[in-house]
Amino acid sequence: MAQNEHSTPPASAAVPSVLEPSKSTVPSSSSSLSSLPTITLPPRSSFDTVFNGGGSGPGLAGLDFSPGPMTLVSSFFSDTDDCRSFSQLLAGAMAPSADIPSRRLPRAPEESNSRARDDDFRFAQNRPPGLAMSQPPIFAVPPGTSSAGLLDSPGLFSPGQGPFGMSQQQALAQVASQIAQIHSHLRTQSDYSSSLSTATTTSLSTQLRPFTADTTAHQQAPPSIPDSDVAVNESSVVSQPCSFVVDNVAEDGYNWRKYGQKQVKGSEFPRSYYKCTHPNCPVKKKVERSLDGQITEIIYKGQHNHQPPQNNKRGKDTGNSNIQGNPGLASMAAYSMSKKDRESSQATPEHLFGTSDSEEVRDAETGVDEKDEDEPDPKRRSTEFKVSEPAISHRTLAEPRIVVQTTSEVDLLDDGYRWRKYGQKVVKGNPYPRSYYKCTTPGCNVRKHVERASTDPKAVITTYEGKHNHDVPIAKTSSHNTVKNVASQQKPNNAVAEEHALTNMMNLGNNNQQSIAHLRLKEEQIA
DNA sequence: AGCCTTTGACCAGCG
DNA sequence: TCGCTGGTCAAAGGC
Repeated sequence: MAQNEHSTPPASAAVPSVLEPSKSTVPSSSSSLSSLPTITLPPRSSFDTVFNGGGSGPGLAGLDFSPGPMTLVSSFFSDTDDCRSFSQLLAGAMAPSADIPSRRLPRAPEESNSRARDDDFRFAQNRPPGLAMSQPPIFAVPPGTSSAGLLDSPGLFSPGQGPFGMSQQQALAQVASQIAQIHSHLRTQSDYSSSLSTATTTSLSTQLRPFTADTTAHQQAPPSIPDSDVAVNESSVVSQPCSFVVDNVAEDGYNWRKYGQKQVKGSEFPRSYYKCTHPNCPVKKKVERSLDGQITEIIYKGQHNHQPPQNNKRGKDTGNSNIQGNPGLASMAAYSMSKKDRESSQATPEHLFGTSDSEEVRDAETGVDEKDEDEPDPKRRSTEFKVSEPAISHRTLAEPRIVVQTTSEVDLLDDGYRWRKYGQKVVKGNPYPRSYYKCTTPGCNVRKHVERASTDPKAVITTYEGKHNHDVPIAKTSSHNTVKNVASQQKPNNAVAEEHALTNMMNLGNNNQQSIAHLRLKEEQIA
């Protein structure tokens, strides 16, 4: 792809050193939960979007999303001034806000180990009330998969081992390993067949590489799985506030030719249009990149009708200027990908977890073409909602936050801000669609998605991503939700982090009803 | 020479 | 029909 696409400015070239609190991943899928593996990881911005289906992360009711391993990496090495180890992330997701280190610098392994144990300890000691240790582990093991198998691996969750005592890279490798194992498990999932976007595959296959390789060194190698063996919903949305990932996303194994660029309304960044250079390959992608070179969004359209070029010379120069700035990452990225690797990489987490969150797919699936209650944007609807092909979207959201709330009202939009509905999706197992909204204020990237519990339509979960960079445009006082929402968005990071953590934990069980119950509990706690 | 990016112009959909 | 908008084309230039 574009040379420019890879010539990341120095600012972003360096591997981000921080992790913003990530919104939780809310793997959910009522019915599909039983068949789809889910990984739930800590706080957002990184993690959450990763699993979350990105900007429009799923709620509790059944979204199958899937993070790319490298997306995970990105999350770990996220972009702000907040750098945490994987263990910290995990701990952060578990520990109450007071114990969540807000800003940390990378630690030496020894220190990390020590601190990690600390975090682990805190997790045990300070887990949110009401959350019993019987809660499923952060990594929800797919049915049929031996949880012991996962947990026995060099310690994802074992005190003194795993992320809590591992280096960041090791921890990441472990994550990849888990994914690989889950992936392996998926091969046996019968209902896991089908229409997976190759684009989806490829975009994350690149991300998976380092992990796959590293993982195999530690554990079992992920089996090579043909596209048909694993499937996901047609798309996914993955947020990645990390230029490291960003560049890897850009270098997704295929060659791209930029054929246009536009400043689109509602986006503060220009959008570039790329076509796969392979003859007759219909795949296109749209990339939005911020001024500092970071990709804020990538949307794939179509399916590659070919394998990724084996000798992608572009891969060399495109490769990861960001990674070069970090020996560790560089080594991770140094793994070459054999054909087999590439093929197996098709079983990216996208496949594994079956995300489905792109706006295109969302609409395609629902067949709904609803107008925005607040500010219709016909064009976007026409351009993004009429796509029937798979797509992936990667988004980076600044200062992402998640606010979980429940309400007995249907007035989901009454939070004072103006929202444009850009998608809706009906999730398997949940008769009620979940809706996706984006703040209509120019330059404001805040999104929220609203989901109703399949078991109780009055139970609504509103998840916010990002932070409004403007005042509330509409003074509404009618709903307690408004107050709650605004208040929640103004909460200090710790509180948000706590919510992240709680949300993560709440979703561990992959049980919508249970999750809702937890949400309510959280609401009380917040109140 | 080939492939790429850049960028202004053009096209199509929608209200 | 007009204006707005997103998507695409294609000429020019660079590597």
